[in-house]
Formats: sequence, C-alpha cells, structure tokens
Amino acid sequence: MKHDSFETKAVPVLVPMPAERPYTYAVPAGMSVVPGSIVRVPLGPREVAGIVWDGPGEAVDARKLRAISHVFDCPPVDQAMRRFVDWIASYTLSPPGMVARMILRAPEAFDPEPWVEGLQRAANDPDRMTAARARVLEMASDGMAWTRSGLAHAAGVSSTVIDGLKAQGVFETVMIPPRPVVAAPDPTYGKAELIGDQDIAAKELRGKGEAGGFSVTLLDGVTGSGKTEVYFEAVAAALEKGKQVLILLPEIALTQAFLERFQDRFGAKPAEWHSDLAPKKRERVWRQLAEGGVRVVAGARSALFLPFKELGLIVVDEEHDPAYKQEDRVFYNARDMAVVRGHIGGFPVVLASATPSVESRVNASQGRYGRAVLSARFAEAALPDIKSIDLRRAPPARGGFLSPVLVDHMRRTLEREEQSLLFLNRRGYAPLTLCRVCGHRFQCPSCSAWLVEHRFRGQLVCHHCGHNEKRPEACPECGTLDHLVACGPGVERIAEEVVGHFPDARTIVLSSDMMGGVKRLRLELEAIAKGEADIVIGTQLVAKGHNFPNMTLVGVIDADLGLANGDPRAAERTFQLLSQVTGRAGRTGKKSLGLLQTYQPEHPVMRAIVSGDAEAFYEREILEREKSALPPFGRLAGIIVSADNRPDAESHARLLRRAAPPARDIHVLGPAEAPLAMVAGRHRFRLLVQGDRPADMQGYLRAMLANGPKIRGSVRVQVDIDPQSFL
DNA sequence: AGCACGCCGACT
DNA sequence: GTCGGCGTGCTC
Repeated sequence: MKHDSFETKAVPVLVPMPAERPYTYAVPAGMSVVPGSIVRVPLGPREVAGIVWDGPGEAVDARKLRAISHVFDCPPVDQAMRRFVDWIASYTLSPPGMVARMILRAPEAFDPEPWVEGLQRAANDPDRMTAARARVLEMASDGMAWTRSGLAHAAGVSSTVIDGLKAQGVFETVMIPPRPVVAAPDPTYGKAELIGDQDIAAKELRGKGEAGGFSVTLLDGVTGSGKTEVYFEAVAAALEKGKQVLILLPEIALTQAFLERFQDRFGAKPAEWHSDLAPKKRERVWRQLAEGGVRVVAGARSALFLPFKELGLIVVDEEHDPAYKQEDRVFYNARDMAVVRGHIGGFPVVLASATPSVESRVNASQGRYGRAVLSARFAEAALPDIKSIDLRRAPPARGGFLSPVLVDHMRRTLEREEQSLLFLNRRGYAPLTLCRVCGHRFQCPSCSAWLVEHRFRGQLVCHHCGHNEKRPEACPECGTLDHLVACGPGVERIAEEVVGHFPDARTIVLSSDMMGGVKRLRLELEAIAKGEADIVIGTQLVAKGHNFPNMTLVGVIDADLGLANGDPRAAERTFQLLSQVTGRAGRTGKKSLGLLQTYQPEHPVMRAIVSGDAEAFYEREILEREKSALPPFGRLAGIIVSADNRPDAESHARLLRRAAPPARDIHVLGPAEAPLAMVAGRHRFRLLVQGDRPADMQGYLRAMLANGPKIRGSVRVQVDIDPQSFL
C-alpha cells in the first residue's frame, strides 16, 4: 500500500474574510491545484470559496491543517490578478482576503455553464404532415440545433407539436453549448467620422493601443465634444489586437444611452456589470469573460475584479466621479486601481472627463499621464453662454426662490417653445421644518440630521439613514396646531413656485426618490428628450450624461449650495457639478444660456464657470490652496485617514497630538482626500487610522498613549506607502 | 465576514 | 428560572 499522504502538499489559500495572510490547506492525494485555482475549503463550521495563492504554504500545526474539498472547473485567477489583489491589499491596508472576496462574488460561475438540450433534424419524416408541422420543419431545415421552446416560438406553434415530432424520431436530442451572453463587437462596424481635435486624440489613443505597454492618457473634453467616440477608437484598437476591454462608468444602471451608442459603433452591446444585474446573467458574464467569449464589459467599479482572460484596455469614463470610490470594507478608488491594473497588465488606460479631477490634472501636468484635449464642441453644438445672477441685486419675490431674471428667461424660452432645466441638488420640499411658536426643529432620532419634508408623500424623511415619519399637524414640543413652517427650498417646492408662474407649462420633477424607480425615471428622461415637457426641475441625476436636444436654458437655483460644508473638495465638486449641469444646455446648435443664482458672484467657482477657464481655476484655486494648506513632507508626521467618518478621525487626531511628540502635526482627511493630498503635495502616508475593530488598535495605541483616555475604533500603522510607487 | 461563546438585564 | 442583547475571539 502506498502512503502518498506522507507527501501531501500544503498550499496557501486566500479565503474571503479579513485574514492578514493566506491560510494553509492540504492538497489531498490525486488532486492538483495551481496558483490561482478557485477551490472550496472548509473554514470554521462552513465551506467557502477561496483562491490558491503563490508560494509554499507556511507551516501550520498539523491538527489545524484541513484539506481542500474541491477544485472548481474554472480558469485559474491569473498572475496579474493575484498581484493586483496583493497590491490593493497593501495600498489600502486591507486584509488580502477581503480583496480576494471581491473576485469571488459570482459563486455560481465557478462551475461551467451546463450545456442545454437542443433538437436537431434527424433522418425520419413525420407520419402525417400538418400546417404546424410544416412550419416547424421549415424552420429547422437549416440543420442547426434549436431549443425546444425556441423552435416552437420561431415556428409559431405549441411545444406539443415539437414533442410529437420528437417522439417520431423527426428530431433528435443534441447538447448545445450555452448561448453567448452578448454578441461579439465588430471594431470596423460603425466607424464615426472624427474631425480636428477628435481625430488627433483618437490617433494618439490608437497609437498607444497599437504600441502596447502601459500608459495612462487623460482624455479631457468638454461636454458634447465627442469624447466617447474618441475613446471608442482606443476600444477598437484593443479589439483588433484580440484583447478584452473594460469600460468603467460611474452609474451603469442609468446609462442605457451609453449601451446604445456602443452598439451603434460596434454593432453589438457590451456585457454589463453592476450590482443590479440579475444573478443568472451575472454568472454568465463572469464565466464567459473568464473563458474569453465576452470581449467588452461596461461596468461599475466592481468590474475591476472580473476575471478577464486577456484584458488589454481600461477606459474610466467620468473619471472625476465620486461614485468610483468604494467606502466600505476595502476602501479604494476604482479610477486609481484601474491605473494600477493597467500597469500590472502592461496595457493602456484612458481616463475621460469633461472636468478632470485635481489628481489626474496634476498627474498629467507632471508628465506621469499623457493628455489629449478636445476643446470644441462637436459639429454645430455650441457651448452655452453662462452668466451669474446676483441674488442680492435681483432677489426672488418674498417666499419664493426664483429670481425675476431667471423667471423672465424661462418665459422667453417657453415662448420659443424650447425647454428649461432648473437644477437644485436637494430632494423633497424643504430641508428643515420648524415650529414658529416654540422654535422646535424636526430632527432624525437616530442620526440627528434635520428631517426633510416630502410634501407630496406627506412625510418627514432623514436623507442620511432613510428614517421617515408622518408630517404632524401640531408641534410635538409645544402642541400648537398649524404653526409648522418649511424653511428653504427642495425641488418639490421649486416646482410649486414654477407652476405658480407658468400654470400652463408642462412641468416635471426628477429626483432619485421619484415613485416608480429607475424604470420610470428612464421613461421620463426619454419623454423629456422627445420634448414632452417644457420645464424640468431636477436634482443631481439630471446632470449625468442625458441629452435633451431642445434644452436651451439651464437655471441653477442655488449655485452656492455645497460650497460651505467644510468638505476640502467643495470648490472642485461644485465646479464639476455646475459644469456638468450647464453642459446640458446648448447641444442643439441653438443659442443657449446657463444662469447661476448666487449670493457670491465673485466666488472663484462662479467666475470659473462663467468664464469657462477651468485651467486657471484649478491652477490657482485648487492646487495652490492645497499646497499651502498642507505642510511639506518633512514636517508631516502623519496623515490620518478615517475609514469611518471625520468626527472619529478628529477625535483620534486630538488624542494622538496630545499623546506623542512624533504625531503632533497630524492632519485629518477623509479617505477620499488623502490621495489628493499626496498627489498635490507629494506626501506619503505615514500613519493611517481606521475606525473599526478595537482589537487591532491596541498595540499601537498602548505605545502612543501612556495614559490617555480610551479611543473607540482601531488604529493601524503603515509607514511610507508611496501612492505613486507603481508609476 | 460569519459564527460561537459568554456574560448581564427583562420577561414568556 | 429562561430568552436575548452585543462584546470578544476564532477560523488553516
């Protein structure tokens, strides 16, 4: 008898939980695994999917060692992807297991898709011929295999007809491979005519694709300049080289229009990947991507962790969009991770935006990224003329929020039978409700934010946690009836005012809490594009990518909103949002206008929007400020990045400053801002604090705080991670 | 992440 | 007397 078990191998396996390193598992005799194999392993009381990692498994107590129970029949996770996981884990200070978990989120796809039963014409002829049978035979005369229901449907007969023919041996059963989830894109299909800047940019991107190797290009083009058509050329180049392509989009669920544009160019839709995807479809996309059947994926940030077989290009559209940041579990920005993935895989990355982020601008200006600029709008689409309305000089009527100047322009737009868009980034009727008698303010019981009145629903709603309650008639504090007063505007309230001014206009409100969900929203957007509304009042979601050909006026109700909330990126964010919103106007060739209602028309953001000079704005207002606000590296003892929230980090920082001299000069930044600081000031992480597991923080804190008060949350220390070390 | 264990408060 | 809250610890 042989004793192979003495030779039993042990391999490291990353399991989908917050382990700092792979666990070691035994490979049973007769089983073979390679690094990257997706396996099922016992873990505590359950079984989980894990990934065989590189290197020999570290020695582990024989009593603890357990065996891999199954190897999935699935292409192994390739080396580039494994390095990517390790890189992200070390960069984000996350346990590698948690990063691996993001790859393992299509559990059903690890087994091959089953072949389906199909029917194919066999030798026998039917005993009697009927009209229905004739139609079926006609359909099946091509000799191809059909599914039972597919054939019945195509021939317009009931499936019992098929069953009858099968029983007579007219059809035989054959197994057919699973249907591709999307058709193959054709890079030569609908090639667009590119002119001027577009042509130059497209050639540059194509050149980088054809040359191969890692590169990053910032494609910077105003709304309507044909950015998408330009980067489609890079996609075509990658497809021609036989590579797969990933296009990242910030909010894929609402980007139906994008899929259609892609289809117009490539003759087929890309595969979609986002959290709302039906589970069955999810599995099929995952599997066919791993096997190389799917060539292009358009997806949300999680698509970075798909098992591409031969990825050769990543495009990050709207690269500045905050939706690319994941802010739970593993904290990462998909835009930056896309660059890392490109570096590891040795292929080009394209970052596209009309309003590039500070980080990307700096990276481009310092030569780390290439830059292609599309300065003009495509064809006859002119940029809108943008002006600010000084609310101190032209204030709204009492109780209203629309300046007479804006109302006047709306009237003229209506008379020309064109559309107006009013933008206010605030859902509901009023952001605050108070009692005129006792001053009581309605507050959320669980998070203490103001409750927002939603008059249409008759509710008070917390926009932080979703808590909602019925709007009472009387003040809960003093009991006085009918003295509750709504303070400030939300979109519902603006709609009320608009209807007061223009009772005959077709007015519609668009916000994310609209009844009927995403489907209804999509329909409404189409209806508006077809001209079925005169005045649209909308929140942030109208700023994203939709085209309204007859929209010639955009009014921003409160351009100052968001400038005073303490966010270090407030000015940049506001600039981006206002650029995008005003960019909704003027894609028609008609003269169009953007109006900003503001109390501070001299604010740099307003001036930048009005003048259209983004470069100067970024150079003077963002970068210079950023550099002067942060101390140079030599003086910087630490940057604290709070994984949870800012107050948490602030309290940590106070304690650390008090506790230990090396940590005196500590700056608190949200997880989103740390990369910004590092890029702008060329800083390095010295210290990272995460509010999370008390157990993790003790070692460090004990050293730092001889006798300080207790800190809630965890502290982990990481020295000298250079965010640009991959470049 | 999940799950078990364990220790204190309010109840069928 | 139990049920159940979540704090703590463990998983190869």
